[in-house]
Amino acid sequence: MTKNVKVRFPPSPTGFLHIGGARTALYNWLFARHHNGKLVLRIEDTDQVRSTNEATQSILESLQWLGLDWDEGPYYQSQRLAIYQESVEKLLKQGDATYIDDPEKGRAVRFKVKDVVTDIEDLIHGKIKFDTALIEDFIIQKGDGFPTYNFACVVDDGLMEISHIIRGDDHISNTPRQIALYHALGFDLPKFAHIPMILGEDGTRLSKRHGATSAVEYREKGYLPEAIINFIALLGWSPGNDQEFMTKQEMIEKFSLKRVNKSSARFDTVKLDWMNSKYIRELPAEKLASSLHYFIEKAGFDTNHLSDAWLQKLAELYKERFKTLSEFMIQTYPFFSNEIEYDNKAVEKFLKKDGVSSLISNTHAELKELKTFSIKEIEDCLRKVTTHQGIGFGKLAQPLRVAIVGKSASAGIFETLELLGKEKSLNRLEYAMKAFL
RNA sequence: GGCCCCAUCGUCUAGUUAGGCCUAGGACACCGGGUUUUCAUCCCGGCAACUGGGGUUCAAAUCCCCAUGGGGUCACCA
Repeated sequence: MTKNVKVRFPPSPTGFLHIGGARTALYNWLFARHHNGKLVLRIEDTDQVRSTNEATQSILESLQWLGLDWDEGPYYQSQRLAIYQESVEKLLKQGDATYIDDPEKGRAVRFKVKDVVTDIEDLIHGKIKFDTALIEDFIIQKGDGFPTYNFACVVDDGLMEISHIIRGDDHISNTPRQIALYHALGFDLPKFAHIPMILGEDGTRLSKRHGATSAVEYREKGYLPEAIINFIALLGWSPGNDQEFMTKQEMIEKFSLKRVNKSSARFDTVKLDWMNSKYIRELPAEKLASSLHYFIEKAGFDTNHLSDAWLQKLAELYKERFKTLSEFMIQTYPFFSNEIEYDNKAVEKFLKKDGVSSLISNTHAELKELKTFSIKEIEDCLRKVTTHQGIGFGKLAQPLRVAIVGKSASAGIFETLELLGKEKSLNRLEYAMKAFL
């Protein structure tokens, strides 16, 4: 075990935290927690044009939502200019860097690559060879006085005594340049671990055209943070057995860079949906109901006068039928709205049939007599009707279902009626009789 | 294009470090069947992969080389 493990997650605030960044953050977090080390959060906002405060806030929020906390920071590179300046001067003095002037971009500083960089020993890839003759001199301080990525990154990692750099393997090609800087600046080399990238479903680099790619989008769609974490953890890492569901604690215990894959993975939404649905089903009724509030309001319904008990019952009743929280609203819309839409096919198939008219009006009359409108009474009542008519239960359940929720699929009919309540149920039946029978 | 990384079912992966226990295991998806008042859940069963070619070896998914394919990177972006 390495002593004094210290890692960092350094997002650049030019957009939302995307799924690849989230996983990088997760692996760093897992590694730090596993080794009882520290995780530093550093905002790399050295691009004055593209960095925004909204992006920073959004990234911080996403990390919190995912439950990834940090021990130091957030540090902002834009507030550490004097520190980089010091290193620039050191390199200038050493003759490792020179000024270059550009009439338009101003005065910049360029690092002279003379160091003979040896192969890097990557914790995931093993030896990676570079032809150092191919590495060209590069800018370390821009005309606006801000450091460039490669430079600020090395200065910070060196000063902050980062022990392991765990980042996407799209950074492999930056590594020899950074190593040259470590040498010139006199810092000890950290260990590198380049993790594979997450590709879109089509195998190309993740981008906007792949639909949802940011953490906030997944939250908006109703994915649970635990499901996202579990799912992305498995994109490039596995505990070594067939276990797929893990709590964060289990992941911390089992996480090891040795078990991180070298090859990139595709993001499979279908499997994420499945995993999310599993997590939803395991959520305690109370938590599920409270998570639902946001989505209920978003759908335009007031949650202030909503009964907790009622919502919990509804959530329990439907929890194994939806894969995301937003999908819950689609399915349970008839329970919230006074106006419902009727599916034409369902109406044709189950309502507009011989005998259904009298069946429904009979049922309506029987239900109206019920003093207690709860599952048991409703079931007894409906069973009585079908027995009396000498028909199978399905012959009543389906037309009834369509009449009260507008479609041929719903949770159990007794529960549905109970949760809808006597008044609404009877109203729906009356409406259906008038409109279709 | 130069340089770099990678390569097991459609997808995520186990197996590769220490070659034999692999007629390659699990999961998602898909296809059948069962349960059920519908849908979903759930249960049972099935389909499906070591990219190709050379080596090394008694033995290769596992080691080596080449080819092919995919990805990354070549900024005063990060």
